[in-house]
Amino acid sequence: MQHKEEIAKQLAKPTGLKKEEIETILEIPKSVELGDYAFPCFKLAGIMKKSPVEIAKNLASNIKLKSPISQIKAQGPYLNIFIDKKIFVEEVLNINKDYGRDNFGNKKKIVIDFSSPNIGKPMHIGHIRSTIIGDSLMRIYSYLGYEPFGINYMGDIGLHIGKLIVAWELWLNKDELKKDPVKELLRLYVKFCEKEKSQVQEGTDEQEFENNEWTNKAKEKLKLIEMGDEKAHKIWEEIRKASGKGFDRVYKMLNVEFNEVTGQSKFSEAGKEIVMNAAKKGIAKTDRETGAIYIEFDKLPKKFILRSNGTASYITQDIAAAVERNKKYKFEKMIYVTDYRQMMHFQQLFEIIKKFGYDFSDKCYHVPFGTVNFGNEIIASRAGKIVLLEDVLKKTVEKAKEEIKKRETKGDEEKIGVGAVKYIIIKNEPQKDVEFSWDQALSFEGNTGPYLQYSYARASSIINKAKKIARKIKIPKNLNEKEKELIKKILDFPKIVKEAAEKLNPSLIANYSFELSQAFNGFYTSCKVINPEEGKETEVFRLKLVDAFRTVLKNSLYLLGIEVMEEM
RNA sequence: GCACCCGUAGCUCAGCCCGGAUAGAGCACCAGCCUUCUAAGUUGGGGGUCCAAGGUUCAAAUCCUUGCGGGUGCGCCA
Repeated sequence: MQHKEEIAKQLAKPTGLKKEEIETILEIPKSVELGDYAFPCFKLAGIMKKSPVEIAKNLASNIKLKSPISQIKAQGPYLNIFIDKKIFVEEVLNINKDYGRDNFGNKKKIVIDFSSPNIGKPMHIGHIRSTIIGDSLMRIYSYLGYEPFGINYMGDIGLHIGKLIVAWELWLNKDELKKDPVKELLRLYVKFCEKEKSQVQEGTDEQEFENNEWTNKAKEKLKLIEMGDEKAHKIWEEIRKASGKGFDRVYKMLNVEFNEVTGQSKFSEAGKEIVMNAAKKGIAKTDRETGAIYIEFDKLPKKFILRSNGTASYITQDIAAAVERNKKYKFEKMIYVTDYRQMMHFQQLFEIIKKFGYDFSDKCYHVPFGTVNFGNEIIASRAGKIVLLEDVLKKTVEKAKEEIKKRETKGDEEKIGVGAVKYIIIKNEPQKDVEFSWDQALSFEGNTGPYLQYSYARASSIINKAKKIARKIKIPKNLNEKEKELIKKILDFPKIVKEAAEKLNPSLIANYSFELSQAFNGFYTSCKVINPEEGKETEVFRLKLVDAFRTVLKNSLYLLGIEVMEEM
């Protein structure tokens, strides 16, 4: 806000401090009654050798009021400053549907790698965080004038594929596959893991899967794929298709889209080439005994980047994928949204890119997020102990349907149910673990998605009743506390969006949305909008205020991927 | 062992980056508010050694150090 600078300028003389210094000292009081800005006088107390209370008093009586300042009050050691309400009100009156949008991104490209599930396995509740956070970042960057590219980089190769091929050949039920490909694939995977586990000898903890008949079978299949075996490739393709169907259903429900859907396997060859080149140049080292290629770092543990049998591993592919994206998109930033267990992997990846002589490594970011815990249930796809994301969504949608019926209201059960799940996930600070439970998911009261949507619907209901909003609106003589609080919250929006982008943290927008809705509901209960006692002019103004609120809440929820409705 | 993250009300979380006014919400609990724009709402109440101990400061949940508790990583897995 420019007000801050202006206030600092005006305070410079009477306080004898520099403008810049005052700007850092100025703070925003906890409640609107205390003013719009506050200047704590402790620092001056040290300099002037007087009590801060006294200094505040003196300053309050000595400073001449000049726009934008309309009032100055001393309160204890604080100098509380009030800004001419006209300035706030005018800003609110000017709010239109693009409020908060900006084009300072200047169409610069941002690559966001998110969701990225493993094919063959179903998406469980743990996968949702990458998907939701990534999707929100896409929206935020686009809103600020960047050009984001969302990439779904699927785990389409690895030992789990080998396992599935073995299981597919032995136990596939084609009818079940048609009916529900996700469940059938899960059944196959679980059955394989049971067989595998039955071979494990007790007490051989670390090597439990070495020389395991079943694990070896899976490894063989994996090798067949690498060698281009036709039959293995055909099954691989089938698995890809079947699990793709399941993913598509989930993405459709979540209303998440990507610019590019690709897989790790596509980057194996290019990755090997890059690594071999680096080895030739001596940047990467070769293990003399085995022939495996690795990289050493100053502060990180060494990393193998090519197996001794010459096959690519995860990081081999990641290197090639990063290089290709840089070439293709010339990005300003590339963001990986994965859980924090991969933190070191990405540190190593970025270092390797730098060591290999590419100049984009400092444009790479990793957004690490914590795990999603589901009550006491342990999520392990091996054992089939899994809470399917699709089931969670279906269940919340079902609950929404019941609620609508119970209340005899309208509303879109899909938007409510899906919004509820998204909100639980995104309202948390990414790096913290999320506690997810049925109780929480199915609760639609308090700090929840439906509460936000409900606030929007209430506001919409007023607007729809009023039919039209006047163009010319007089600035009211007085504002009550609830109106002021709502106005100030509304005006915070652009700042919050930018902060969320800067910190790669959509939860800031989620928390803001909640506070904004609280401010509205407080206003709603104490201020009548249509036919208020205060008269027609108040009605006209409040209608516009309500309209501004719903515009901003809609935009704010849009950035989280949560949809609103006019009635619920 | 080394590294990273977390620790705030019974539970789930904001606040910490950038130190300031009585530490805030939601859930749960108790007591109110629907003949007035949607009660998925709202008003009030109880409930806190901000993990602990030191340090810096006029001022610490916030910054620094150490310790404790919990999670995670340190594979030729992905």
